Amino acid sequence: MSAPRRSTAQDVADLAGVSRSSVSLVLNGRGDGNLTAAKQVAVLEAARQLKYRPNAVALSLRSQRTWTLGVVTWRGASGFPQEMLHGVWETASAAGYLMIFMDTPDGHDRDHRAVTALLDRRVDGIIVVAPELVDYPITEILGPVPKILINCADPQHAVTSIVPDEFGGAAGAAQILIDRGHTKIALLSDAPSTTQVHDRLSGVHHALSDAGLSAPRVYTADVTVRAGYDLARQALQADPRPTAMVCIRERLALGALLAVQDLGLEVPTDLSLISLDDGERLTSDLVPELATVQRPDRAMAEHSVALLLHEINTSGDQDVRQLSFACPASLGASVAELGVGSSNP
Amino acid sequence: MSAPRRSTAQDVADLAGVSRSSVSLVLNGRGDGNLTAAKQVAVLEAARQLKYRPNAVALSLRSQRTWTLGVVTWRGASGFPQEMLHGVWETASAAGYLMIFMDTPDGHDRDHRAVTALLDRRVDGIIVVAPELVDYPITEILGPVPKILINCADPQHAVTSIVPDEFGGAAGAAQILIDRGHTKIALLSDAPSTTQVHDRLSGVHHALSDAGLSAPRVYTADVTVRAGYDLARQALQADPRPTAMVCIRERLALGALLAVQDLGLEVPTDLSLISLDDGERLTSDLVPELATVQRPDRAMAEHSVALLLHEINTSGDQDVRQLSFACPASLGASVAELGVGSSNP
DNA sequence: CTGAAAGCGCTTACAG
DNA sequence: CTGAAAGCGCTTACAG
Repeated sequence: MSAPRRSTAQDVADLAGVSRSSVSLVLNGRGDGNLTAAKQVAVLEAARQLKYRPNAVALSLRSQRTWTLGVVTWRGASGFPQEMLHGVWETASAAGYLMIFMDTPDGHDRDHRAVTALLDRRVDGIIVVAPELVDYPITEILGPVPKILINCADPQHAVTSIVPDEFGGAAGAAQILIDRGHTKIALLSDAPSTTQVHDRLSGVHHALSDAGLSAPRVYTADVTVRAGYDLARQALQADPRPTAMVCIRERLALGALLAVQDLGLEVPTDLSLISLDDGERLTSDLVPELATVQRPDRAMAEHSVALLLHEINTSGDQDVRQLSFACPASLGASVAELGVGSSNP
Repeated sequence: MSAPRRSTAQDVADLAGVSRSSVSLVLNGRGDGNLTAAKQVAVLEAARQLKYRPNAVALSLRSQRTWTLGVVTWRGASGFPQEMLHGVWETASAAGYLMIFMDTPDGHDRDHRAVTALLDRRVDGIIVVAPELVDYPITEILGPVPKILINCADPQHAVTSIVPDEFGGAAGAAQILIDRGHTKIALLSDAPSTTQVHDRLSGVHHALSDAGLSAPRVYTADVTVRAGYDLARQALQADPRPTAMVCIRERLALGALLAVQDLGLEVPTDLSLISLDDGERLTSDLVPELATVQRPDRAMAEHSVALLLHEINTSGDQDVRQLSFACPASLGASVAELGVGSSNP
């Protein structure tokens, strides 16, 4: 079981009766013009026979390139940013890059050590993938290597970042309800300790205020289904009862749905419900399917990797910029025109 | 922005006025007895000043050890196996290992290429982390390197694997219902195309049969909340109506809960509901909190890494074995004694 | 106590 | 057309 020594270029050379350099030449497609056809065949055959594969570690040392990207991420209230990670992996992988994955629970020291380890390995680039939109103010520790931030932003604008337009998305969610005549709109949220929650709340407030409506009643708790359930019950027993609700988080929306049903009410007849997206693929899977403003995780991931690889390959100074991606709404069956089809006509 | 050349041991040596070897000695704690105190201080100071960090690529080439583990995983119906990946990362990281992450959507070719890439990088070990229990019959491609499988098993028993006792867990779930007097038990499942589903179904069947009960009615569809909803409605309209239900998947359980409420019924009064665990942290978060048989993801992850590291460090022949971890039940509020507290007394 | 050499596994100029 | 040498950045025997 202990690894038998893997064969090296020298082994291939010995078997083929040529020098190490010739092996390298042939295997890298530079045989023609340098070696006779017969020797080329011999090298190929020897390599095949020995199952020779170049040692990527040695290659990296020589080429000063590891073809490896460091991915710094962590679990938020909704777990890992799965769709982004998947998108990053697919895009980078298609370009021939491997990924070293650093799971860094919050804490600057932890981050710092993670990045140091990545730099020690001489990764070609670093990509920070945040599960929820936050400030990432420690970019100075990211070191002298191409880098990009997904779903987080450097307040000092020292590094390029790709972020979702949480504000616009949330405003869009509210607008959908406003357009359907709703004026009594409740808002379920978790504590506004992140940029994500802050922007989402602001977006809703802004849309309502723009429409001349008064500020919504905001209910706040943890990001759990239980919390959503409790908050929604509370909201639905307020006077006047809201006719619509924006949930800042998927799990809160699920809790709200359960609460509505528990109270003998129905979505959307008695309450229009729209949720923002945390990447859990949850709300769009419910019954009824909930209207959701989606975070474009996949698109952000692909674009980020493309930018990062470009920076790596040009190794020129890069313009630092912040790209904001729109969050489109998908309507589902959970919003209704106010008064239309109401159970109490 | 383009990386300024990172300083090397030679730079430190030059600055400190010693040789490269001395730098290595001092920085690796072998200064005493080899260098004068003054020179040692000079080396340390020079290293600090140049922010010197040894190049891990060069280190790997020399030591024939990369301190890197390859993690092969993919997304199942419930996404990535988040808890297992987190556990693997924490355990390996604490031991000083980095992780190269390979996201391999099904397909042997894809797997094969992923493993080849890992082997080219000379990872010290490979760990396969499956999102749902499956056979992993392609261990021959795993190559001559220490390896271990989590949540999947090699039918040829050529490699050690850590698996949850899905059969026992499912039987336990059924037993909880049986113990409470239930005899009309419905079973919601997805298609038994994986070992996971197969074992879970068998476990339930076995427990019922052991208790002298007839086989449960099995309802099958995709792993979506919608499917769970539809199946549960169907099940609840059967005659005789089941008094209890085992859901093979978390999302099916959520769908079932929504269906129960939609029909104006209640859990657990009208239906006792228990779910098996997919690692989504979903069912335990619902209202009411669903009884769940939990998969010990964290424990499996920690144990696997410990075994793998041991194999790496001893590099001796390892006994191939299959370790099965029990799946404990957490009761929640969704199961009730039959007839007790029934809404139709 | 200290420095020069060898070698990990490659590739790329460079002599012959 | 072919092989020997240099060098990527380290560490560890080995001479002095």
